[in-house]
Amino acid sequence: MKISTKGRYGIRAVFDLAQQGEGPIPLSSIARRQRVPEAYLEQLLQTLKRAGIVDAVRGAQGGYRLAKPPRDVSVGDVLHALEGSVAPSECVLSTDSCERSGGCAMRLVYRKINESIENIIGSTTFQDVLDDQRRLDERAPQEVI
Amino acid sequence: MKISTKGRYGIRAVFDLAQQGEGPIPLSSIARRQRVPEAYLEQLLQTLKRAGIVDAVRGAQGGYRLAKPPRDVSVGDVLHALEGSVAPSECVLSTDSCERSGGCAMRLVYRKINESIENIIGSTTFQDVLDDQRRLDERAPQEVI
DNA sequence: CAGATACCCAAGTATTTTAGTCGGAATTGA
DNA sequence: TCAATTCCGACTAAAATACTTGGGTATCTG
Repeated sequence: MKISTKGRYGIRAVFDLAQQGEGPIPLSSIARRQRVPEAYLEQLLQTLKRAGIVDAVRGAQGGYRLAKPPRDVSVGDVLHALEGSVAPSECVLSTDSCERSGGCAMRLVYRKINESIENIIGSTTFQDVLDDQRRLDERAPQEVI
Repeated sequence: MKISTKGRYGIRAVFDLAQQGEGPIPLSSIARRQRVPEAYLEQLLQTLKRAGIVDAVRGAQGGYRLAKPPRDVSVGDVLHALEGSVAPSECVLSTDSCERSGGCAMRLVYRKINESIENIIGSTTFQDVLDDQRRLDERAPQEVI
């Protein structure tokens, strides 16, 4: 039931962009700060770009930035772009993944799980995460690396 | 984010035992009804036995049965036994999986997800699933295979 | 315009996890 | 005794995950 590194790295990258603010941020610096393999992160940012979550600026002084304000990007947007569905079972999505999905009580359980996950990740924006982070940093300040 | 076949097969097996009721039910018949590879299911039932969810009766006319009434076995019990934790990220469990887990806002999100999943799977018992199944079967009766 | 800085992209590989198999031992009811 | 059945550990196959590589293309700066 884990979220794969794709999803988690992606969330960290978008969070990083939200935290850095404005100017295009080069991939290399995101990778360094978030401790994620650069070449791998590049793939993920491409995917996020195609999903309209980030914009890229090519050339010197280029980099990535959020395509929308943090308020308008949810954790779910990122997870959906990188992981596809977060449903706990195939049968939640397509009725034909299992012969009896139509009349299957287990499916109801899976649907409830899916619904509540979607609920949380859909309603948590990166502004929320940013705010939480600010509160955490106040309590126990982190040294900047 | 999928539940692996271990978890899903396990749920089906326990559901099957709940549905069949009483007598020890041989592995082979569970596997046949639930369309799960027999040798693989055997492993899972061993695990469920060690977790105190099912009892086994050896020898001829033997088989498996629930160790407790369906009301007292939750979907979460089975998932925990077979999959370990259902947490979306390692950091939800151990503080030392990530240097800054203590002051990480992402972790709060993962914890919320975990909590809501635990909430659902912990409160859904096999009696509930059985009841749901009965209701579904009334609406659209299934032929017995 | 040269050169450096970045993104772009597809294909390949390594690692890990999942899913399933096999063979034989031990137990028990008939 | 024998057939049915669980017990158990080790093995293998397949799939998914987590990267790496290598070359291309745009753009800024001097």
